[in-house]
Amino acid sequence: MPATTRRDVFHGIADPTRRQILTLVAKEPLNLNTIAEHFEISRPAVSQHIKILAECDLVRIHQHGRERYCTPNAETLSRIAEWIEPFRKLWESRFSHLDDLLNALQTQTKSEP
Amino acid sequence: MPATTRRDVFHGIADPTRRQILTLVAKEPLNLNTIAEHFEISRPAVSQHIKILAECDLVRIHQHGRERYCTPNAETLSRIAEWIEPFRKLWESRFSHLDDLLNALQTQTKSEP
DNA sequence: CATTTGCGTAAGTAAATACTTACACATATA
DNA sequence: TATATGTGTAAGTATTTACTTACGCAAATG
Repeated sequence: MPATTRRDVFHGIADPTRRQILTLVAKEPLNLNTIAEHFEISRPAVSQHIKILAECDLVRIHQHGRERYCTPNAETLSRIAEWIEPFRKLWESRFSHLDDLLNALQTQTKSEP
Repeated sequence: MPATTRRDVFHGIADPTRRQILTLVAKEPLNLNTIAEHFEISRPAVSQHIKILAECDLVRIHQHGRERYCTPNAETLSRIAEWIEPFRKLWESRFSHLDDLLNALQTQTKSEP
């Protein structure tokens, strides 16, 4: 799976199960089977979700013997926060600092995520 | 459109075209046909995207004669930012809590026969 | 009035998604 | 060594997605 197959982070967090996995491993890194125990769906299904999260670089996998521990990569989530930031400013200061907002959005358009 | 049909906001921003629509109308509210002119895809396709955005409450539609203007609802995007916030904090404190966990894990691996 | 404009919606489709079960395989453990 | 454990992956499937074209209708315009 080369870098060209890297998935969209927004797609990564689109699934509710994947978001639950992220919050789960944020509290404590867990191996894949332990993660799967938290869900109703099958173990391979969870494994496939984690694979997608890893391809988005939303989690990192650390091998430990035959176990593979999953930890969140909060840096990637921070990039999503950056995309949202101008909208948050739009909401916070709807009637002021309009120029700053427009500049931020202008930049965002050119480097479309 | 009753509350029962409300869609997941994370699904709303999962599509790149929908994200472009959001940044577009954030700069200036536009009617639907004008929005569609910014994209290669057909007018009904854009219309369907905007319908989804409206169902997520990511945009609001204001009727003005026969035209329908689309404006972003930044409040909903702020809620996404709130979900991300704990991860952002995790990223900020990566040199304390998380690294300790990973180091402990690494040491454990190497020290075991 | 007749025509244009702005938009919704239906029907069809190819591709993607999210699952499932079955199996393979390496690493631990008895 | 034999078995249990942790995990990847393949194959199959039902559902969802993101589009398309075609059509209809109400508001504006001539």
